[in-house]
Amino acid sequence: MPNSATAAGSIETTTALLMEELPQLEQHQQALEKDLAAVTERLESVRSALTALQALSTVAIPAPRSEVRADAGEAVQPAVATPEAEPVSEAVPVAAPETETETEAEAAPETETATAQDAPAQRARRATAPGRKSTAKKTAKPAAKPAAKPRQAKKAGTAKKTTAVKAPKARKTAAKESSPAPDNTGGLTDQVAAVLARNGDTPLRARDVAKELGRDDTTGAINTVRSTLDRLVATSRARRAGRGLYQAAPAN
DNA sequence: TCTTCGCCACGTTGCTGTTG
DNA sequence: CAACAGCAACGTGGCGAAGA
Repeated sequence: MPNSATAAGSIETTTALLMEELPQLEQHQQALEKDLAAVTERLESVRSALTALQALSTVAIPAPRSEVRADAGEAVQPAVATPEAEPVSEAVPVAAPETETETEAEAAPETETATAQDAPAQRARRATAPGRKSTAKKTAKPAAKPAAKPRQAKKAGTAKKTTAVKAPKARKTAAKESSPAPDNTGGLTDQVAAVLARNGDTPLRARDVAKELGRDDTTGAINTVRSTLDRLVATSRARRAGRGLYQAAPAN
């Protein structure tokens, strides 16, 4: 059949073209994501600098003249220096894996430093977590619990649990094994993978990934990201760097 | 019809603060 | 100082929806 031969040829050509285009697209995507991250960080630092400046100006007013000069001069400097330290033009260089890590690390020295420290001290972080204990102790607790009931009804569906317990599992494993290099759906999975890739060797928690994706800080959203991370791990697109820590899979 | 994805809920674990 | 209680985060299992 000449037709099938022609078809096979065109498929090959198209495949080659697409494969050629793929890395470029991936690079472009990463570049855009880096841009977004850089702009976001920049925005944050500008905001905080503005806040600091505004606070300073309010404080400086009642102060005596001679002191005002000294205070303003000294105090303003660091605040102004913050935005200057990371000019946009530098923060936005496209597709520079090394620069990118540095940029991120510098751009968020106060807020997200914990992310970088997560790997060695994931627990210390919890301890550092803002308003975790004494403040929000007995305040916020309920909310998610009540919704558990309808779920229980489902689970209480008895036979389902016992019988279906193994079926889905087997199905999942089979699926994973049968399709070693699956999904290129530009959905959450890819976004999560991109976040991991952006952070290179820095292990991230599901919460951090969710944050980077601009998702809600809710348990549900985080669990979703976690599930996605688990899938990435299962498909070798990511790896665990510890309990609750995920890292981009080493390029093999 | 099957596979994948996203989401939800439950149980477990680890840490911190409080009390005896 | 040790035990207890509370809270947040993590891990896992399961379900429904959507796409191939």
